[in-house]
Amino acid sequence: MARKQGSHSDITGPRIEEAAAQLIARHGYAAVSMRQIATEVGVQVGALYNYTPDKQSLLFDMMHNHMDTLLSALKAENINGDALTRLEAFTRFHIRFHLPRPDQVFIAYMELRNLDPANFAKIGVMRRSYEDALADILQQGETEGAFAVSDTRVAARALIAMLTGLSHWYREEGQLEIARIETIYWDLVRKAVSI
Amino acid sequence: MARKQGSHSDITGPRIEEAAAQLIARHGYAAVSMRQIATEVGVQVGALYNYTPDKQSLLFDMMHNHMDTLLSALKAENINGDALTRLEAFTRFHIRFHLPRPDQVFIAYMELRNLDPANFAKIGVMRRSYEDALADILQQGETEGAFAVSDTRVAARALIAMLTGLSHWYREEGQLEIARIETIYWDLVRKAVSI
DNA sequence: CTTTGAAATGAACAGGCGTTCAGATAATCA
DNA sequence: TGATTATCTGAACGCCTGTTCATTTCAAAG
Repeated sequence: MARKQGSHSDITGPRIEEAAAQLIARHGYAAVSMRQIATEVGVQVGALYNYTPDKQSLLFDMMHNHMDTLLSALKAENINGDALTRLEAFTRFHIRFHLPRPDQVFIAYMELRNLDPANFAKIGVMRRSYEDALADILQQGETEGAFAVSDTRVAARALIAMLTGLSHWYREEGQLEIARIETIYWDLVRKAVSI
Repeated sequence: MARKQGSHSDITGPRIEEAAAQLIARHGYAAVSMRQIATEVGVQVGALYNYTPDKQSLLFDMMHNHMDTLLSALKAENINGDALTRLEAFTRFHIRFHLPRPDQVFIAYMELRNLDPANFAKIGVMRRSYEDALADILQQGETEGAFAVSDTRVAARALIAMLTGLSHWYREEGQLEIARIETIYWDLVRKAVSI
């Protein structure tokens, strides 16, 4: 009964990622079984192991992929100019990148503790790299005399927490348009670091 | 071999709560087994069921207890005065309440999805009640003309996310003193809502 | 000193877990 | 057309899961 029409690796692979992301975001890594993922995809559990060596890799690959895409997209934005301009660009980039990916964002923040120590370390480096990008902007603002934050590292963490928190309650169906959300959050960020 | 010296319910009960909180905060509700908790307490797994009807209640009771303590403590603070004064009191209260309870805070934010629908709803109400307390202060500030936030509900969520994010990275051993942390965060909050 | 009963044990229950693998299937290449 | 090969099935592996319960233990009450 194997190899039904349309069941090629080009199709099954992405479907596994999608199903895993949705299920794990909803119920958590530990609470989701390989069998549930397989059922969602419409395949027997053994077939999953043609695409991932084990469950842990499934999680790590998702998180690594997400962070990689995030860092690449940030780099591609090529944010420069004075500190205020860069901060606005960063803020709007963060919101626009995160809002359409609620599952990945949720997983990237909630499932850190389910990573092997080695995998945890790798993701940690990537997270810190993103944090540094914002801390750099804040430092530039200090130097320019445009911002006043007593600790750029702490402030960077605080602002990222604020911005990412948005992903935890925002739902597409809500009445608030993204443009309006962006403005509200940019107002808060801009004033928070102001002199 | 039962009933060794010192193994009364007054002692075992709190030890179960403590062990469960620590393990669940570290590894997640779904990843922690009743047997692990029992081992940590130094008791057989069956003994746990003298203290909780099931695993789900263990989680819910912890979260409900935490939220209850939070709301009671907030009420006891009796925060009043002008909006700026109240906002500072709320901010400092939030930090002082959350920092000494990293495990409970972690659980209260990470394990919502592992609650039964009925339990989820109950905790949701309590969370919203806390959110309302801050939103009220922001609204007062708007009325007084002391604050300028375009959406008090969104701003309240944003600020709480920022403040709670602190609990996710702050560790007692760190160099930063609580008083200093409080000041840094209060600066960010105060300016974020300023005119 | 005996009785009582809360508290803990230890074994069992049915079912789910991640992972492996021989064998079946069907699209593709020669 | 026949051989090859990627893909999937179906069954099995040993182990762990939450929960129950008859039995044992022993501090405290009478």
